[in-house]
Amino acid sequence: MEMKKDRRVLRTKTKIRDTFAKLIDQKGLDRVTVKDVTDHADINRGTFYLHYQDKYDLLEQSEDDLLEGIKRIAKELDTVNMKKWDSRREPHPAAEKYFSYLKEHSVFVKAVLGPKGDPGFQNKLKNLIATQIKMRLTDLSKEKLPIPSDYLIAYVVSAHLGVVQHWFEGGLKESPEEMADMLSNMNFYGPLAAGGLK
Amino acid sequence: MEMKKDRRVLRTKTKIRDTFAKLIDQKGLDRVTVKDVTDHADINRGTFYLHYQDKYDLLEQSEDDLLEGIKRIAKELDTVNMKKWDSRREPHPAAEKYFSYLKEHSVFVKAVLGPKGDPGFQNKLKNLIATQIKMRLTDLSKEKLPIPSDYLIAYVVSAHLGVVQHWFEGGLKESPEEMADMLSNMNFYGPLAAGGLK
DNA sequence: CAGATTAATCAACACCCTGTTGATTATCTT
DNA sequence: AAGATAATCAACAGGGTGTTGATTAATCTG
Repeated sequence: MEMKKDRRVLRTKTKIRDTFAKLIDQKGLDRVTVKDVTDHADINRGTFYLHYQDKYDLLEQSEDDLLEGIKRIAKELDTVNMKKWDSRREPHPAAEKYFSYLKEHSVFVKAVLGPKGDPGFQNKLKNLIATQIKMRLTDLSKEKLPIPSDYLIAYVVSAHLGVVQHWFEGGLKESPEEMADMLSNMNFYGPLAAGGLK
Repeated sequence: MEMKKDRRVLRTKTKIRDTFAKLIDQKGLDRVTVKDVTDHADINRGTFYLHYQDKYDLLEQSEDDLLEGIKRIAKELDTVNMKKWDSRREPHPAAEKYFSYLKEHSVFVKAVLGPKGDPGFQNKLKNLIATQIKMRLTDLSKEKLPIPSDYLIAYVVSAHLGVVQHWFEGGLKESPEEMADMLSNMNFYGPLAAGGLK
């Protein structure tokens, strides 16, 4: 479908996006201007508008590309071994790939998930995670639960996001495997029990 | 110490802050300009600069005032009945007051914690919550834990924040008591067990 | 209440960033 | 090598910023 033949556009677009990510991390999203990006990327400002409408268009395209990558991982491993995996007790086999993927795109992810980033992206990511969780807990809405299911999901999903954010803040010291295990344990046994405090 | 005698400054400052909160909710923080605020608040733009340096100064002062209120509640009930309360098994007595306080300031809180708000405020609030939790789990750093304590805290604190955000997104349908119970249960028993899914 | 004080208004200023245009140059594709 | 297309450059009006000095209006104090 999409053929990005010309190497020139590819070069400038990646230069723009990389610079953008760095600047968000440095100055914070709202303080980054188009002029900033083009200056630091050593590109004419007019060229920017050949590819993006404005700063927010650039942000959205960057975010959506990243999310597409995550969805790809999710689908890839959803279809394969859903039957083998006994659900909930051990980390989902996709989890490690997921953390690895985030690490690959660490500059941008760190920037937008950080305190000077984009809260809208946090939301998009949470929605994606929520969708994945709901797929595994279909019985959830039918039973009478002591706690509303939407709050359960909000709890787990936000906790998940927080762990990811903490991972990035700390400089990605833990391996993707460790992260997947940690998260799975806290979700299943509860944070206090998993931490040995109960 | 601080005497805010003149009624004029009080009026304009509250007009500015109220308008600011509404505009953040409507347009998103980065799209709100000083001109926006003063226009909607029916105030001369020059007057704005008599009280705040710029948009970010206004944001910070608004946030810090709110956080001070939360700290006040925390301290108030920390000192009083720490000995009576058996810790961790039932909601902290301050929790309900805390949720009530957030509800009182719902316009601003909803705005800054929403997807078009300020991720920096999320951080500030998380740090405050983390401090409170650490006070109750002093033994935490000494033991050998199966999961690093900072990740435990990141998990619980982010889950907490997510529940609050979900409460606001849903229009504050649940009462502060319900919220306090819900949160306490999910933290202690783990989200899955508390939800009846284990 | 009257006078002094201080806040709010208003107009004007230079400055910076935006988004667009038309013409020119450089680069890539075939 | 020729044609196509991307990048550059200069210029533009428009809009927001932060500051200034002068004027008007509201509040506080005695």
